[in-house]
Amino acid sequence: MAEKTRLAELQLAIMQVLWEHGEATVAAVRDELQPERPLAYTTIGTMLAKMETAGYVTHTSEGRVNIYRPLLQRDDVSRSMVTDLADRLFQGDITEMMCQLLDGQSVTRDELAALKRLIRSKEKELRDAE
Amino acid sequence: MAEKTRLAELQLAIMQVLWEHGEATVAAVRDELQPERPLAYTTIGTMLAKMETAGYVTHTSEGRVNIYRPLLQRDDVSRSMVTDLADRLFQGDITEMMCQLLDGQSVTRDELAALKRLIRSKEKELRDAE
DNA sequence: TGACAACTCCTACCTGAGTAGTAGACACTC
DNA sequence: GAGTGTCTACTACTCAGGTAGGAGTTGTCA
Repeated sequence: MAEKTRLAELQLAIMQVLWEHGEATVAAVRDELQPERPLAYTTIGTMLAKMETAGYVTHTSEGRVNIYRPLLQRDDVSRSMVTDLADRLFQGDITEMMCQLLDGQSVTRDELAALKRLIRSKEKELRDAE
Repeated sequence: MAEKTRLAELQLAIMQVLWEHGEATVAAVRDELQPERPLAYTTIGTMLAKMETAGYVTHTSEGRVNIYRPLLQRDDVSRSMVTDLADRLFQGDITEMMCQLLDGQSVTRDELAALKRLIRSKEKELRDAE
């Protein structure tokens, strides 16, 4: 079931770290976020606790240190957030959304090539499906 | 200047109505949102007032009725929200984002065709630009 | 063995989004 | 002209996200 998990700014940043490393302590998350977001140690800790309550992460205690692990799948989250935005912005019209993406910034030749490949494989998928 | 205007749920819904009609009264917005979101008259009014403070909309008084008009451009908002999400989710890698979009739901043959056309025109743009 | 650093846990506060009630101003109608 | 409905303006409240301080615990090391 396509449950809509829409993560907030900081929560997403924290999840990225967790996805990247598989697991992390508060200190590790803080270090990873460091140059961009100079946050207090306790801020990360509080946020992680809230996220645990929300069911986004879980933790085990290793000695007196908490080790956090993600409970959400990276793919699920990004898919859900992307389609959610497409729904709200373009009533689900993904072509419109792509348009916006391509217009948004300068696209490189390589990116366009990658996209063509992507579309071709999708077409094949469609053909094979029937 | 790519100012990031990230509209919240209800605000976006209200803006959609305003963009659709060019302008609208509180009652009109409420009616438009009606089946989906059964909100009190005052809720819409309050929200519009807040959005006016934030500079998203403006209003003129027609008799004793307020008529609201959008100050933000639909394209600007969607572009900014889409690229913002791409940044936060995929570090700006739009190919990744497209992947997610295409995987997210079943894509029709027509949509794929439209996308190919879109890419082709982008390629042409690139060629012409140099 | 006492100071210090690293941790967790609890509490608190601010802000913005969302929701709606109440009061007061009009206008219409019977 | 009293009742009814519509509308704005003001106020208030809840909830989530974000931010951090302080208390208390414990491992380390000079």
